[in-house]
Amino acid sequence: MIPDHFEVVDFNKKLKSWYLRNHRPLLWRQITDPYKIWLSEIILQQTRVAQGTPYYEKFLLQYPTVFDLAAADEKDVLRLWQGLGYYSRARNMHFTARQVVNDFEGKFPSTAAVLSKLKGLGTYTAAAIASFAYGEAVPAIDGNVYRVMARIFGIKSDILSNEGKKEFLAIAAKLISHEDPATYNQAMIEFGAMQCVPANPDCPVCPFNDICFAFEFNMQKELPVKAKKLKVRQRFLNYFVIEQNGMLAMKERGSKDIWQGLYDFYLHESATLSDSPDEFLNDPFLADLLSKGVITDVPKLYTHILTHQRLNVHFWWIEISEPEAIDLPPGLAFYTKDQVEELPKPILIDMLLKEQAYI
DNA sequence: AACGCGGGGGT
DNA sequence: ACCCCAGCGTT
Repeated sequence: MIPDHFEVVDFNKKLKSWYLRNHRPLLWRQITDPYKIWLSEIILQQTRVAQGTPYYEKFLLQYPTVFDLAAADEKDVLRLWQGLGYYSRARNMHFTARQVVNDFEGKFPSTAAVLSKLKGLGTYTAAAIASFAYGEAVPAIDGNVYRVMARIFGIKSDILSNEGKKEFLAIAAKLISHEDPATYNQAMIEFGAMQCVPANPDCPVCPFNDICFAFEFNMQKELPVKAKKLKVRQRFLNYFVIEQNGMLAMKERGSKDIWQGLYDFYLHESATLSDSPDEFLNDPFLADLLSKGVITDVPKLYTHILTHQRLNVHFWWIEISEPEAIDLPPGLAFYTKDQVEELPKPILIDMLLKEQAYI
């Protein structure tokens, strides 16, 4: 809990003063348009400012209003999102744009309670939009804020557990400025991002080092407390890039796996590393394919690291001469070079195509 | 409550 | 090579 001697008013004064002197001039900061705030918040979920900023600008240029985004094809939204990861964010964002247009006449709801019912908007993002765009006094607690609070107040609850979240929320509710909740939230987030950083924070210059629990007991490294991460799954992907008449055979990835809605090639996943396509001759389509085509690329092993999976990937590029007829399995279809360029693809696939000088 | 979901930067 | 970041939806 908040210590007896803690002065909320004084804390807010210092925090705001720090913010006004130190905050970065981010593009979406001086803005109150809920559409732009929503866009920036969805992009910045699990994403660093440097990585997200170009995407924010691209999206605003392509879709200046929620009506433009709602009218777009999902494929085009995913393509613009390409490289940003966690693609369900893009799909949910597109879904929500349509809902805002259809159910709310294009105006975002003005309270966190209603906002949090929209797809892709959880507790944090709903609070962020409600306070930044409408001035609602709800604490927006992201990872930065958890870190700041855990250290200053010495909160040792797991920030990822429901119990821990409740404890942080209760304290944050007492901390938030009711005069200027938007600046309070912005300042807490920015303070965590710039001053109370995860590794090696510069505590001697911190305006709160006189009241900070972690500084007093040298526990910056131990706080915040979070649950252990899951272990990484090894996967072995064997991709067959089928080229005929300059076109490539691609398919849309389905649900319940990575990269949903993005496009890749014919995939044969194996339990162990394979270095020859001959190992897959029990796959009828591949047996037929390999008998008809010429492998034009020397396989090289790619390692693509996701948070939760380690992908060991082989590509085999197979060129099928024009008169040869190929019966593609369901879902797979040939796309021209221009179409391939326009399809949303995982960054690994995009990189492979660029390396092979195809696009 | 537990798990799945990308990609990039720092050391 | 291995460390870190971490909000939301689904089950």
